Amino acid sequence: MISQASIEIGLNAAIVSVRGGQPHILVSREADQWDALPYGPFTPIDHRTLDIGLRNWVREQTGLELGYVEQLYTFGDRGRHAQPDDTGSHIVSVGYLALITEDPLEPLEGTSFARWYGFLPWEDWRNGKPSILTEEIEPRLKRWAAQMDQDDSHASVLTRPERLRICFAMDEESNWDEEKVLERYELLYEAGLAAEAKRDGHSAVKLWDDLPQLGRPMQFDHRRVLATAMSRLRGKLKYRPVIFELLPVSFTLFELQKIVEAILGHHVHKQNFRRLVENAGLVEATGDVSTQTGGRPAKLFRFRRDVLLERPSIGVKMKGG
Amino acid sequence: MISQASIEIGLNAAIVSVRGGQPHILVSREADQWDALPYGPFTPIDHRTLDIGLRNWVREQTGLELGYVEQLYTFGDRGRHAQPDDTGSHIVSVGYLALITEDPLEPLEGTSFARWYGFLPWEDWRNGKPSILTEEIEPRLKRWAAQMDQDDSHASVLTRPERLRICFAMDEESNWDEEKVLERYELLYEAGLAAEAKRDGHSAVKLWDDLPQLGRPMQFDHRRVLATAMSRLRGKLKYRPVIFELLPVSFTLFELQKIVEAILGHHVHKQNFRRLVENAGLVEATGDVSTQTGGRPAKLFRFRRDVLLERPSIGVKMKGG
DNA sequence: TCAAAAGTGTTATCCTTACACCCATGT
DNA sequence: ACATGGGTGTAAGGATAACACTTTTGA
Repeated sequence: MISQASIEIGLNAAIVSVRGGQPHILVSREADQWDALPYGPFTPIDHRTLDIGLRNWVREQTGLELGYVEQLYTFGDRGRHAQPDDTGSHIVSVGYLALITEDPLEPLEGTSFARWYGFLPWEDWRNGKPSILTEEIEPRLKRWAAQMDQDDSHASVLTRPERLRICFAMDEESNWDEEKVLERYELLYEAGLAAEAKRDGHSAVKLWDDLPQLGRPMQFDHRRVLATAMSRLRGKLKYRPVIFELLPVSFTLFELQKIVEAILGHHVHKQNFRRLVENAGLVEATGDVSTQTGGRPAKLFRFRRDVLLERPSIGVKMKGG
Repeated sequence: MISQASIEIGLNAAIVSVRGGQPHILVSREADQWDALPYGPFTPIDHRTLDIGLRNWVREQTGLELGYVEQLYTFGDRGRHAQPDDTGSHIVSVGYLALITEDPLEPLEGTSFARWYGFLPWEDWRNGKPSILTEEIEPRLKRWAAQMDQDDSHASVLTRPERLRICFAMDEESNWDEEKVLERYELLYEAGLAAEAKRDGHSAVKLWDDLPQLGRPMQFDHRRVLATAMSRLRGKLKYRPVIFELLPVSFTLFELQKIVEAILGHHVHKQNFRRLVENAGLVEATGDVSTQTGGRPAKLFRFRRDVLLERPSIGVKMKGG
């Protein structure tokens, strides 16, 4: 009754850490190969749950002890591991997001931290609109949108220009939605603008002959997992106090703000940020001050664990500044 | 390198439909057996993606054509399919939420629609606080919380009384969080108050000898999948216009409100609800009126698909009424 | 002295919430 | 008449967003 091909369950983790003001993810990098997210098989014999399995092989492979872990999505696409010599074995991969603080320990050999905006450079608006958008991406997307939807007969609800407006805030300025990371990556893939689309033999790549590298590509669909992680983290920030998983136990409000900005990819309004964080009861002063700030010494704060008991939904909501 | 036990990927779907003011899910019911969610294996040979696989076997098994489909979570627990004669085969199951309108067609034999509050009766506050909470659940949870955390040495961040306060709004009245459906079910399971805990040989069941049935149990961990679906849907309502997937193309605002209340499990404030929905631009008048309302004829509305183009986040936010 | 960051105060605006109230239809 | 649901107006309160401004340190 059950036609059972050889199926393997893989666990992929986007392990995020902010170091030096830049968000990083842990990657395993082999010479001449695109980067890959840490990957481990799920062996039900050894591990009772997927989460436990993940923590275990991350510890073994990298020496890192994960704190916050959250399941993102399970991908089962045929062809996601398509190779020239695809033998018909299939991998269903479960993507995870994990957060760790800036750890002085370097991970084990074979793995390293890489800037996540290296993979998705159009997501970092902290220094204004990324030039890669205006110069490379938008002109090509416009060309792609002007094409008829010929071969994609799957009657999408939205037209291509509409999708551009929504995902990339074209036409209307300043309604860039920082949470649409995944939608943007998938649109770029569909338009043949991600190197992975070419690798996978996607038809849309025929449009482009002079294509520069738009963000560093990754193996398999790992860049999609990364985009999912970024979407989720940017969204979750606003209603759950997950940001503190990236911070040391004690920190200044400015440090907190910089971490939030690093994740969101844009600046926030300083004064309001501080007030909102304090009024929300998210933090409490430790009593100490830090003089290493380059200005007036700053009070040090710690995360108030009690907020977990108090408010059902809480986080750092904040528009640009 | 990869120790590969026999692994199978199963897809479970909570297929939700509101009929007669009550949310229902599709279940397959066998005599003398607990209900089960529709289940199908994932066969990568036949189906390119998990979503496609799901839609296909649902069509084959039930004759239903799914509209909105959303992946919920992937469960990999050993023992979730634990049987007396467990032979060591393992199933990783991917849970899905699907929404369909109230369809006059009955599903094929072997399956039927069952009220979802039959499985999780403490979640329906539309007629006030459910008596099962005050009479059965709360007293037992208090006993359970008074126990020392002996065997669960996994240093949970929160104590048992704290978890009760958060999940079941005990101590403080009226901060019942309708979205914590999953957390509540898992707490009940952990406390041995769900029939599934007894089936699985959970130790906490030793506390109870006179345990009535607290909600209709389901096979495997399907009640957990259902709880996940309920949590997700209640949350998503508020920032995405998913509710319209449950409605016919044209409807009155009162019908819309009743569907929202059915899902949320509590009443909302009529006047404000209507205004918020209209102001948000979620609906537009069709021009027709319905006289079947029992009162003054009501304008008929349809979902404004354009909202998808306009606002990044929109839904039916509303506190009680 | 200046730059940089720490902090405080105030106001306009929007959204939500909560009331009060009238309208149109069927029984 | 009255019950039921349809539909409008308005005002209080809270949260956010956008200002302007002072303070304290190190270079």
